[in-house]
Amino acid sequence: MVTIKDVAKRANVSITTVSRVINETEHSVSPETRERVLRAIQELGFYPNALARGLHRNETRTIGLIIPDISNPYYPSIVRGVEDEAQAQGYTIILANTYRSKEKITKYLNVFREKRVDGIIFTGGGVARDAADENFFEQSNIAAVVIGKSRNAKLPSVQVNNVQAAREACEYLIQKGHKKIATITGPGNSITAVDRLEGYYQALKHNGIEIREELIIQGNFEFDSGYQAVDVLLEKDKDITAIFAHNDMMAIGAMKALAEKGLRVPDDIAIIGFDNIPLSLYVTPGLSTVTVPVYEMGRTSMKILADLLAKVEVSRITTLPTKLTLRQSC
Amino acid sequence: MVTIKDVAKRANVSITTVSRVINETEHSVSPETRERVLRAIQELGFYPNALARGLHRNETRTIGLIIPDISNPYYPSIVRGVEDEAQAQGYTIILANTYRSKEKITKYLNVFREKRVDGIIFTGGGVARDAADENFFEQSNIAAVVIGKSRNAKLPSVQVNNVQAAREACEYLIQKGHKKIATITGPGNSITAVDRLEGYYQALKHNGIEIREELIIQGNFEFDSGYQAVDVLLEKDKDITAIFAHNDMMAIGAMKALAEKGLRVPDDIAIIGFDNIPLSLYVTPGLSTVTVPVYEMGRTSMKILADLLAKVEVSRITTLPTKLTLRQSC
DNA sequence: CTGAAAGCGCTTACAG
DNA sequence: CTGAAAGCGCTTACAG
Repeated sequence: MVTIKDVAKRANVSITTVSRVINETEHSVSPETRERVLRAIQELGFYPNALARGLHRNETRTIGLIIPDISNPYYPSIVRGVEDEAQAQGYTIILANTYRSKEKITKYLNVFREKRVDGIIFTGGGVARDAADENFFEQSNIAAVVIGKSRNAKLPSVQVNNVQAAREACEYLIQKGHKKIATITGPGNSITAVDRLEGYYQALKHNGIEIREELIIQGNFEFDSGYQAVDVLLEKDKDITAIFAHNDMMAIGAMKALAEKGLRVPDDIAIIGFDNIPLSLYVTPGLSTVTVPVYEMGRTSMKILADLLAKVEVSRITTLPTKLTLRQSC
Repeated sequence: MVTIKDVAKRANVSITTVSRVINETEHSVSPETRERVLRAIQELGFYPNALARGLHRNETRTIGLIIPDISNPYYPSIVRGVEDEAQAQGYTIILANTYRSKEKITKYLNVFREKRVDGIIFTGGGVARDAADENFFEQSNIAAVVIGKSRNAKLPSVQVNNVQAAREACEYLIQKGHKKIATITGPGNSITAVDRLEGYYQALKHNGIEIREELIIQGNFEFDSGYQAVDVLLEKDKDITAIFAHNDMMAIGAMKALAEKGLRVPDDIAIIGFDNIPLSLYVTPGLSTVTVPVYEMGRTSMKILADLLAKVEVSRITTLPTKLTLRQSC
């Protein structure tokens, strides 16, 4: 590996001078000297050692990104958003899949400390809470932002209004004439699911539709739970005409179950999902859904983190708009 | 940030001794001393600075992972495989999305050099070639492995036998009685697509079926190209009974087009895809396809990279088995 | 405009 | 078993 010393020797200057030209400091360097140094760098193929630099500057220009599972279709776009913005701002990201395991989270958090990442972006409010339990942030002096609702009031977060968006989705169904609307929820411990259910409640109440608990089926955000929910629902009431699923995966699971039973979407039963994962576009019929701007959420969270690191003031909560995306399923 | 000095002071030993206990070197340290040091570490919340360590050891335990686009459903599982194995071996991964842009690739490669990653894993043979053009690997002394066919003969690669797998897929179709089999290919400059087409040729030839060029439609691995290919195909020959798509995305695009035309899969036209992306399971009817063990490819590539770094001998080419996964589309 | 020297936080021969 | 010291490759006051 060629070092700053090699460059200095070749250009016949001190390493101080070389450092000045590679860092483009305001400290002036004569044009000829700069030229010589630049040439030496070129000829030797010198790439400054970021470890040495980081050690001194006390920054690594690296951020840690914690997600539950990259193979869940909700996350790739977030990662892409974070990474695009990171690259634009000269940061690099370390990816951590935690599978929601507390043990893995702790392990990664420690690695992040040792590698001295400048900041961390979390997806999944629960994760941030776990970390905060140990006073991780105060102690480590690492900046952080959360994507989604945060249970740690101190961390800035980027989120979406799930209550309102769910309400709009259900009101769309109502407006189309549906009265018997079932819903397939997320797991009970998910803040997101709780909010989406609240939106469902509000829409029905506001439109004078009685809420029937038996039409609320608990799912877990996975395909299978949507698939299975259909059986349960049809047993309870053969006449439901619409389903609001708390995410697209379950909506698509439900669609598959309906197709297998010979029921047509949307003619027999209309369906609306939530998230707008890529999948929802490819399925037949195309799934109507609530678009969550995941890419922008990723991008924005990185922007906020960069601001935080640059000591720019940031807002505690950033709410991004959702949008109803209508396709053929309702 | 607490440093090794703070720990040494608190435990009343030299930093040399602290270093010895955190590194668990064979150099012996008395039990009492070790105990004292460990306690000091605990109490102070000391996390050794990986930058300082890396600077000295000349290794970062970090590897760079270059992929075209994490939002392409083919890649998340690869990333997951790489990351799982990396974590198991104490490595951390920096993720780089290149969107196949030569400029971005170069930029990232330079960042990787500055950050002194120990190794790089590439997906996309073309990428590795570009990098190799500049003698990147010799010059930088960074180890690398390629997922997929590599055009750089020096780099170890993890791949799959696309010719044989495509042939098996087509032979399955033939065995089911199909004679008029169309194929939707990948882009002409993709080695993968060329191989899969070769498999198609071999299957037909070997079974005495005439190859009709008009039944070979060029796609680009994207959903839309599969969707559009159906129009073209039906115009050329209304009587085709099966389609072999070079990847699942195009197969699913074709399925959507067929559904919209009122043609039933598999009764009117059977379809088989390639890759077995998660999507293929969720679509109705379920897509029959060739399973490419992407997770294992990711995992294996990381394993090989770790071996390379540990100076263990590795094989130049590792071929992982594919498998026909039959669902309802054929 | 240029450079010598201290220091960032570690590891590792070397000495005892 | 323990420690003083050199060194990894940079940056940054400080001096001239």
